[in-house]
Order: sequence, then structure tokens, then C-alpha cells
Amino acid sequence: MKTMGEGANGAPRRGAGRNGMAVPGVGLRDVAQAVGVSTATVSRAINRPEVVSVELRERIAAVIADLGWIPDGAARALTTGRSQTIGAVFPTLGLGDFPRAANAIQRHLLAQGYTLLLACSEYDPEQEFRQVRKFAERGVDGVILVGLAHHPDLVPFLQQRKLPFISSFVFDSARPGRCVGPDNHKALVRMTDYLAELGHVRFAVIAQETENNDRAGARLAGIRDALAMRGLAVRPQHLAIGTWTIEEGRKLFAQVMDTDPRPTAIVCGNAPLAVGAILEAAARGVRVPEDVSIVGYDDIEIMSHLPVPVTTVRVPGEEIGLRAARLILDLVGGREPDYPLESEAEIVVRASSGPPPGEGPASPRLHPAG
Amino acid sequence: MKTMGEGANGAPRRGAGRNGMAVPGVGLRDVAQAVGVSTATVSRAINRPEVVSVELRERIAAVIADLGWIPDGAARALTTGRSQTIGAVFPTLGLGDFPRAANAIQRHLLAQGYTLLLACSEYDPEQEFRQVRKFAERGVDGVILVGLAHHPDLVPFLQQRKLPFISSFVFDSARPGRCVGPDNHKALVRMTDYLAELGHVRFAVIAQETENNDRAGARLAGIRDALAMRGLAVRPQHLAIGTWTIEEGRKLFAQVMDTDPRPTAIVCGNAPLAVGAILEAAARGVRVPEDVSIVGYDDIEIMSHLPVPVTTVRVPGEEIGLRAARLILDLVGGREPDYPLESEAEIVVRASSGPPPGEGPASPRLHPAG
DNA sequence: TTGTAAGCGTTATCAA
DNA sequence: TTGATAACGCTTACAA
Repeated sequence: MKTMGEGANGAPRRGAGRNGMAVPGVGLRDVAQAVGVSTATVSRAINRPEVVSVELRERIAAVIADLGWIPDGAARALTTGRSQTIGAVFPTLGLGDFPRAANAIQRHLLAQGYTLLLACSEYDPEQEFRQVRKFAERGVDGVILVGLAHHPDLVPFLQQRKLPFISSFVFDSARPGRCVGPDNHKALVRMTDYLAELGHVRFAVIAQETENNDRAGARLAGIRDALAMRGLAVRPQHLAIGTWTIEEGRKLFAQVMDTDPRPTAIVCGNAPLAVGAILEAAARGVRVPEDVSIVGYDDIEIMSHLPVPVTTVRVPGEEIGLRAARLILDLVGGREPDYPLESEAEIVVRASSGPPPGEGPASPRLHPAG
Repeated sequence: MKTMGEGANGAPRRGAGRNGMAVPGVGLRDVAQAVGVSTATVSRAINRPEVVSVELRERIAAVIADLGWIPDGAARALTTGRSQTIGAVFPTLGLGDFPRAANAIQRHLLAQGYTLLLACSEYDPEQEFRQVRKFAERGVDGVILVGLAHHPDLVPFLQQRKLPFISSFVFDSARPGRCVGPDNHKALVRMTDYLAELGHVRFAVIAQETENNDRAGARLAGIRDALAMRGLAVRPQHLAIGTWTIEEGRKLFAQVMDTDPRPTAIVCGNAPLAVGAILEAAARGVRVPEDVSIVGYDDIEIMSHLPVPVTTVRVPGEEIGLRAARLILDLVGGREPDYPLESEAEIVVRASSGPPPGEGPASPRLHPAG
């Protein structure tokens, strides 16, 4: 068993350069050597500059730039126990506000010196869990999730490892401080109330599967609860569950419209479904909102540009992303958030919603799709 | 100076548990101790199982599962010099095929045990460079870029560090083996030829800024070259440059249509611009394709569902993502790719394109927008 | 303000 | 097939 002997002898410690990471062959030691100081000093110069004399600090900076040295994140993570890395798992990147939020998260993290690890669950809890495990392996300092419904082992896993995590795109007053987003239930209560006040009583819902999607579930519950307050309910044949494509929206729209009695208002659970519904209505010659009102969820750009602009719930994806990033960083840093975590989900009223057809002088209903 | 003394004495080496990474307090050593073997053996059991006796391998696996140990990526990266991590910088996640491709990359990387670091450049070369430097710091094993136009220092930076990198969403026969994607120039030559053969001679183009976007530049050049072959050119007032929103598409459509003579065919440089153009045409009562043909780029779902389905260039984003992932992994592993790197960009003809209005019996042109 | 040297949790090189 | 142990490149007490 021999001693470490490292600074002691200028031994055959490092040749021209091993590969390793950053710049092949240039490490902290080389910088230190070039400047003529110890590695500790160089390290301090980057991490706590105020503690190093100005003159030295500048000399060090010059050499670092000159050599093009970049600190090795792995080594740094190993010693500090922090990777300066946050993992986020989204259901998908191709839907609604997710890309916007991902972008915002990434931007804020970068500004704070953090890097985002991004993964998709494809609405599969197993896959989500797998991604999170991978993140843990990569040593992320925190995890951003979407929604509250996860693999049963996921939360215990995170807790056991003392990994801070938050849920985004949801707000649940029961879990303050760990959620950022809108209250999905409340948002759809409002939307439903809005339609009910317009006079609608026959509601149809076309939405995503709620199995592994608590947000979709909360929205559906919001509709039901708001209707129940008025003694109303969605007829079974007026409830159509599917995926999140325009194609699907067309299909489900057709499905709920081919019923008797027809609904007078259709609430769509996500943006593509709403787009599909609007487009299918146009294709079938169903007038919106004269024959039927259609409302959506998520105010993506197309919503306001369709031939019939769509009344929808505006979820501030950008804001949610920013707050999610701030919150997880605060949690990682052991700080208490002092900003609002619930995002207002605003109802944006556009041309696609109006009073039901039977309103006022009982006008004969058209059946252009028949 | 003292000796390492580690296995020698069961010294006060590790208490109940430091924080560090993975599971607080359980490391490779703990597993080894629990099984009653050396750390080396446990390490081998995970990395080269075939070299460890079956009996032992199983015992080790059991203990690992039991203790919930997850190898520390930082430590692993430090010793191996590989982080099992790939960085990708996209211009944005909210446009065309990027989300799809990102998704595909991520999926393939995960399947190979890699993790994706994702960042956005927002079409800013400075920001792209910054992101790449961050990646280098994190020790990524390879980098996926979009396009060929970058910050002048970017490629030298990558090369100096011997970091493998590829360009996606482009194909340039001059740089075989480092690009995956469609030949943007060729795609628009084809599209332009298609329109020219329909009889069009007055072309308008509404497209993105080409400053930091070689792909947009290549597409524009494709249009110009194809026209030049026929002795044609885009009139200055028929060239409108902007961003990538539906709103912008409407505006630019209006702009090029408010000219005299009007174009008979409008080529849009990206999907939102095309959507905007189609929608604005509808709003203005301009008939498509009777009054004007409109074609786009990127076959996102909405393209085929608009009131007038859009003729467009279908870029196989999923395929590009998958190939990008394979290619960068092959480069990292020192393998030669044996699969095609150029993706066919197919022209999908839909209702938005047809012969120019003046064709055949010189019919009087309508000016419904006037 | 700077230097010394002990780790951080793995992998990998020898030997056994 | 397994074990002992020296790195890996950095940060951080502790000393000076």
C-alpha cells in the first residue's frame, strides 16, 4: 500500500493528455500549473471569486480562456453532490402548451446555470417512472413532473432519494408548494357555468382518456360537477373518449352529433380535439355556434385563427414553465417560494360559443348532417 | 501524509450516509459489503455480467434490488470518460417537425441507455453556442445540431474537444456522414417545378428570415434556381420575409396579394405561414386554388384538415429523429453508419394547388380582396 | 489570501 | 473468477 504522492513528486501523473471529458488533455491542474498556483486557488477563482485576489483572479481567467478549459461537470458533481441538472418528464411535446412550457423551463434553468434533461412519458406511467429512474442515475438535482397521477412507486422512489420534485400543469390546494399550474377542475367548472348561463342544457364532452391523466380527469369532473349543480348530466352517448389528434376530434364530433337528441354544446378536452370538432362541423355544414357551441382547452395559436375562432381555456404555458423552473430550483436550494403557484386559467370567449339553438322563439332545428 | 487505508481497516470511512447522489447512503461499497464481495466484483456484475459467476451475479442482483442502489452517473462518467448523454439544440420546440423529432431522438437514446439533454437556440447562433458549451461542460458524448449555419466558433470548439456532432434536418452531399435530413434545396426545386408545370409563372414566396437559417435559405434558393431554369424570377414585391406564426402568414399573404400583378402561386417557407395564408385567403374570399395556389412546408396534422387541405413538403420528422440518434451514437461509438442519411422530402399534393387562374380560355380574374 | 491533501463513487489494471 | 487499489478531475476543510 503506497501513499497518494501526487503534488509531492511531479510523478508520471498525467501524460500529454488522456481523453476524459471537456478539452482532451487540459484540466484544472494544467491551468494551475500555467498560472503557477495551486488547483485549489483556481477552483476558488471560479467558484468564489471574491475570495481570490483580483490580480490573481485575472491572471487565472486569462489562462483559462487561453487554454480553453471547461470544468468537468462529472468531477464537479462527484465532489459537490450536485449536478446542476434538472429532469423534466412531459407526456408529449406535440400537444398544447407543453412545448412552450418546456422552452420556458429550459431558458430559466440555463439562466441559473442549470441544464434541462427532457423526456417524454407518452402518457404511460411505466415509461414516466423509467425516465425518472434514469434521471436519478444521472444525478439530477430535481424533477419536474406533469400532473399528479403517477406510477405508485414513483413518489416513494423520489422521496427515498430525497429528490425534490414538483407537479406542473396542475394546482391542488391540498398540496400547496409542490404544484404549479391551473386548477383544471375549477377551469372547467367555469367554462361549464359559462355555457349553462348561455342556456345550454344538453352537453357533450369529447376528451382524452382519463386513466393515466389526472388533469383530463379533473376537467371532466369539473364539467360534471358544474352540471350537477344544476341538476344536469352528460348523457352516456354524449361522452366520447379518445386521443389527442385533429382526426380524432373530427371523429368524436361526428359521433356525438349523430345522436338524438343532439347536444347543443360540446366541450373538448384538449386543443387538437377542439380543432377537429370545429373543422368537422364546417365540413358537415353544421353551423357554429348557431347549431352547436364548441369550446376547447388550451389557447394555441390556431384557436383564434380558425374560420370560427374557438372559445377556449387559456393556460399560460410560458408562465407555468417559468414558475416550475423557479419552484424546483427553490426546492433544490431549500428556499421557500414566495410567489403564486396557481395560474389563472382564463376563459377566452370567441365566436364558437353562443346560446343554444332552441333558445327564444323555438326555431326549427336544422339537420344538415343528417 | 497518511495512507488511503480503506479496506485495510473498517475505519470511519462512511457513516450512516452522506447525501451525494442516488440513494443517500447506499453506494457500490454497501452492496459489495452486503454480498460479501469486493466493489470490483459488483461493478463487473453490472457492466460485464458474463464475466461473473452466475451464482454470484444473482446474489448481487438481489442485493442491489433490495438496497435500491442506483449507480452514480457522475462517478461513472468520471472514471469512464463517457457520460452516456447526448445534447441536442433545436431552434424551437413549437415548430413543425421539431417536437416529433425530439421525441424520436429521446426514445431511441433511452433505448440505448443514453439520456438526452435538450436545449433551444431560438434561431440565435450565440445562444446555440452557449448551449453547446454548457453541454460540453456537462460532458455530453455527442451533440445533435439543426442545420449547417452556426456560430463561427462552434464547429472549431467541438472539433478541438473531439466531440462528435451531426447536423439534422439538412442533407448536403458535400458533407456525407454528418447530416441527416432532407435536401431542402432539392425539395423546393421539386415543389417549384410542380407548380411551374401546372402553368404558374408569377410566384410569390413568404418565408422565414434566412439570416441564421441555412435550411430556410436553401429552400429559397431552391425556388429561385428552379425558376431561373425557366427564365423566371420572384418579383421583389412578391417576396415577403417574416417569422413563423399563423398571424405572420396572414399578414404576409395579404402583403403579396396586394400587388399588381398578383402572384398565381404562393410558396410558404414553413407550416404556420402556410396555415396563415390559407386562413387569410378564406377570410378575404380569395379562392384557393382557383385564384391562387398556396403550398407549404412540413406536413403537420392541421395541413390536411384545413378547409382547403394544403399541398406541402412532407418531412419525415420521426425518421430524421431516429436516424439522428443512431448516427450520433454510431459516431460516438466509432462505427460507420450503413444506412441512408438523406431523407426523401415528398411533395404531398392536396387541394390548395392547381393551374393558375389565367390558364386556358383567358378567364377574367376576380379581385375579391380589392 | 493561498496551499496541502483528502475525499467524492465508480471503473479498470494488476495480481492472485 | 475474484480482490486490492490506483486513478478520474474536481472541491473543500484545514493549515499556513
